[in-house]
Amino acid sequence: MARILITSAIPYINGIKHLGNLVGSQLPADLFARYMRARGHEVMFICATDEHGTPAELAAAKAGKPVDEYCAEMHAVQAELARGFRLSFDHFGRSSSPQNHALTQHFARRLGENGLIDVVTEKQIYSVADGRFLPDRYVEGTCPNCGYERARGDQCENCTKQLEPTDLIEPRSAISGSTELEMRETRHLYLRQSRLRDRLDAWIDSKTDWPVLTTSIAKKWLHDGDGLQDRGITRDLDWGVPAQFPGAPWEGMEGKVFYVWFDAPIEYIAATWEWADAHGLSEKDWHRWWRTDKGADDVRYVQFMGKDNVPFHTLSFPATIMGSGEPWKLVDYIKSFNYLNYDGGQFSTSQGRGVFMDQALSILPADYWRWWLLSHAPENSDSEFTWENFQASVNKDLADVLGNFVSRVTKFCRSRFGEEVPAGGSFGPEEEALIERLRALLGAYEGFMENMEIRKAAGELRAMWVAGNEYLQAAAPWAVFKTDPERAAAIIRLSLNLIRLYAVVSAPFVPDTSERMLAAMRSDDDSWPEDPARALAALPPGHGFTVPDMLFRKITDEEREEWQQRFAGRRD
RNA sequence: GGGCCUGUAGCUCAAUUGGUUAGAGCAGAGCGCUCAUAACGCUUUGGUUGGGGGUUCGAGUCCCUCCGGGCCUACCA
Repeated sequence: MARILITSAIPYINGIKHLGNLVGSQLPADLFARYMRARGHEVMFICATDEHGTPAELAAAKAGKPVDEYCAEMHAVQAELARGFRLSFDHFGRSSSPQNHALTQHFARRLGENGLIDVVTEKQIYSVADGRFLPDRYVEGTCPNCGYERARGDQCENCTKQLEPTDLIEPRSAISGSTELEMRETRHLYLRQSRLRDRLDAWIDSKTDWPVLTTSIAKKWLHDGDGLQDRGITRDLDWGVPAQFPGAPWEGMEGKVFYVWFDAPIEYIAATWEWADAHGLSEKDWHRWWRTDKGADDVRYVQFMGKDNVPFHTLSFPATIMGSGEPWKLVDYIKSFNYLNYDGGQFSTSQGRGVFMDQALSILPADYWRWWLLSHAPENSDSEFTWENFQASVNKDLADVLGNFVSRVTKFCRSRFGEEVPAGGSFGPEEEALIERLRALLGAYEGFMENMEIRKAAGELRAMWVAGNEYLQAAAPWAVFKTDPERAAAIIRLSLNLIRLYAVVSAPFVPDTSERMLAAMRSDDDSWPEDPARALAALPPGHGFTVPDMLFRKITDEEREEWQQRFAGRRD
């Protein structure tokens, strides 16, 4: 039994996430976690909300609430949606937790003591009306290059020219519109990650099995221009982990907090600590996942994230860990995803474009979304959600191939033999062929799941469902029954067992349906079918079952059109 | 501007890393079955692999170039 630590990129707090966010980290991480648990491994699956930063403060202000209250509410909302999608986190933490405050300050102190933190004095734009320093992109003005009036301080969206906020003509605050801006001096902590460049470079080089998407981004940052740049890890904000604290090896950081990208990855560790606290466990219980000197040396650590998160997970966070000089667990494998687009454009939180997690669940059960999203995960390139494709895939794969198989087998049995596994008859070459086919498909499925090749895994799973229909068609128990009921009994006995096997192997993709299938078979045996032949004998003759309600209803053309309309515009 | 990814059947994607005749699913067509959610099974149409050039005995795969799509470019997270 292996021990596997799984983290999903932590979703930002300022609103409900869309399906693109979901499929880019949390959902595939859940698939992997569920599969590894099903195979008997010890899994720690961690996620959290990322609660600090300017956007959180602004979102709270817009909602007219104190930021801590706002974050607590939004955390509860996101946690509820995570439950709705059956994301099986062992803990869903908060980056604002006391544990993360403590760990973030701990890492910062260690880095400071190891000479990896500089205090840098710099000038930044301060908005008097807003009472805060403005990140570059929160300064708007007219682009000096093309004259676009809503250019941002980091880049003009119109002509794509990169800008400094001071380049803008008639700059104003993007928050209030105030033009009362001034340059003020401020001091910040910088992580001297450039000093760790060679170590990071060698470490990345050693990760030959990582996706190109992951390593190429890391390499770019390591070698582009002057190489890896030092990075400011504090901000002039109120909401966050205070950068000045007792024992800090620097002074003068009062009123400043750590940059979210410094504290967010540390929350992976802190959330595991939160998990231990929540379960009345001790330090050693979470250290054994994270400290290689305290039991984590045999842990396999896998991270899931969208491609936009890659630099922070390949460079900044490892730099934090390496620079601490302490034996914290580094990531072993990073599974990164491209983006899911929505009907010809991008999903957009800020523009409210696409389908959001709460809306999705209000339309259809989680399994519909899980199946489509996972079987179309944007692994190799950006992929696209269209309602036509969603309708077609879900109806065909779930309703016709899987759902209908369960229906035809259980109903046939009920009408001919009653609601119990029929006895009699024996297996022949057709059964042998089916078992061999399943053995091959299952092996391929396991290989793809192990390697996190999600689409391919979905394809193999679907092929297992198809194999059942093929078998049934060839064996034709409805015809055989007329002349040889015993033989028909054997066919149906195998088919009923097939339903239980499907429930087990399909559980990582469609957990709710899997439960319903097991319940219908009145079985609590969800052990993995290491040997298909034996697994298909789990339900003995005479074992009672229930004909389940329709597992998946079909999406009608009318519904599809209505949803297409409803989600065409902006949210709210 | 620079870097990276990408373009394969109407749609969504494969192709063991340069090796026979480019494969699946869906959609379309035909046939079969009647247990089942008009579901299932079998057969089948469909491709100058974005265009052009090159290397090679051999190119979807490598090189050059052009065209299209996307991401990143370090103060959104």
